[in-house]
Amino acid sequence: MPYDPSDYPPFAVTVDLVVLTVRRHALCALTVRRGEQPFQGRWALPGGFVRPDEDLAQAAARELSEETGLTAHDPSAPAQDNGAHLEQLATYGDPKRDPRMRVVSVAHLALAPDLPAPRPGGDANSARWAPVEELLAQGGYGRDGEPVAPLAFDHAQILADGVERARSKIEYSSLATAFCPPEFTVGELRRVYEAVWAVALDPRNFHRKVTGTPGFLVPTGGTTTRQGGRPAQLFRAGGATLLNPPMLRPEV
Amino acid sequence: MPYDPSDYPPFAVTVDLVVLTVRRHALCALTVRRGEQPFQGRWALPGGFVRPDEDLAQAAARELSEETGLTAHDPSAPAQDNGAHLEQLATYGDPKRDPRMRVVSVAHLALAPDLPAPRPGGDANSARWAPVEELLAQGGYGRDGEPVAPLAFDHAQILADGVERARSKIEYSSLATAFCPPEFTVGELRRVYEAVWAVALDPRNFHRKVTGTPGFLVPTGGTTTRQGGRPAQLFRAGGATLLNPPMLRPEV
DNA sequence: AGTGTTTATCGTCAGGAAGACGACTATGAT
DNA sequence: ATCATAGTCGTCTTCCTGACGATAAACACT
Repeated sequence: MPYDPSDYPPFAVTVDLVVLTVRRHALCALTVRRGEQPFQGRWALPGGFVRPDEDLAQAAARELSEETGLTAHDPSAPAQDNGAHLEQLATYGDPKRDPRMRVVSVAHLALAPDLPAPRPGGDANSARWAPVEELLAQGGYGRDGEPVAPLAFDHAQILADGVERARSKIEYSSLATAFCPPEFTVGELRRVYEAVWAVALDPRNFHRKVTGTPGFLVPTGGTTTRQGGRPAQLFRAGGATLLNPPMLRPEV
Repeated sequence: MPYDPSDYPPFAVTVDLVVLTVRRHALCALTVRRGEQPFQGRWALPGGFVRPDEDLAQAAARELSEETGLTAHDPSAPAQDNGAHLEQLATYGDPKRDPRMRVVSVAHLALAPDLPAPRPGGDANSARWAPVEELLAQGGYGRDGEPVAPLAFDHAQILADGVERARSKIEYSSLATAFCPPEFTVGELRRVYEAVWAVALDPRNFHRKVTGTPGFLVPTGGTTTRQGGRPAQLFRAGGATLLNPPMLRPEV
């Protein structure tokens, strides 16, 4: 079993991030504009090299912080800081995915509450939140009718995988709360589900489901009218991470 | 954004395999004995380096074939050859997981029907199927009372993740049929679920569930008495890959 | 003040699925 | 013939969901 590094060509290992949030009733992903070849000028997922002494999760957390200022919410962390949820998604290693050299990318998925504005940091020219619907419209047209260039590299595939992971995971976990501020109402949580799944949910049945699942929501005692209408109770995410029975995604 | 390979230390990229099967009512994993340092003489998961021109899935399929003779059942393949199910599991990249150099391992999960006997191939001294219960008993004792040495590297963690993936995935997919021969009975399929979950299921409710889910099972017309008792209908796996509603794992 | 609009929350009802379990059937073993 | 073993069909109760009526509490008008 040969282990001499010189026997094998060097692989570069990177992390790429699928950072999702809900903005204006739509599921959006963070994209950065590429400043150099290849795919210069095209939008791509944020990412970068894994450093020699870094774990993969550390590298992803560092990139997330550099791009958004968010702190990664380590699953082993105790309470709800204002950190985002971060988990490994999948690894992409097609020999031709980067024309320059052999790059294996460990993609990570981050879920964040709505942020003020993307802060262009590091080496990226600019960054923006884009609706995933537009980013994944293959060779299609955006909301304003302009043609949309596909994402660089295999990032469209990575994004699609990340979106699918998020869509399925909020079914059976309490992860949808990661898209919400620390305190939120049942209606706000419902709008998260509606945006991520792109469906309409019955407010009454949704309310019954989430308030009836023990450990999912903890009332804080406060109320708010920030959505208009009758004041709504405020909740925090409860300790339960698994929803059983799950929240059912309506049939298409 | 630096891309000069010399800027970054070389990473070695490997694939490790969690190959699961059901033998004698127990979920078993394929392990190979290490012939060299580190962890010489200890059991480990099969695996090896990704070659320069290979995709990750190809590398995993090649390793699987070398170790077991199984053909990987590509999800895009049409019908049920005698191949095993193979999917990417997760990637492990702790800087210290291999004391010799920086190795990033892309673990894959394979599910196979019961095989005659492990065929020691390639560079492994020997191979065997071991019940996952024993392999994961941390510093515990095997069925025969002998102390069990933990798996090499972080392979216990990888195995645990693979087992958990298999356990949860047979809930909502038809993947349990990957543990069965091409034709099987309802009872044999039930014993797969019972072995993977380590629970007892009601034969009548199980029968109602699997035969009542459209597209899950296709009767072949034949019957068998290989399990004793009344002859049972033989089925093939149907086209349905997603079970909705899922098969429910009993509460603990 | 009154009316309409919006959002939140509680209740009711029918249908479907699952767990518990009784009953019957078709083999081989003794 | 009897028994043990497995498979298959039903029944009953309970829980969950989807559909939807009704009420409550805020705000924006007039």
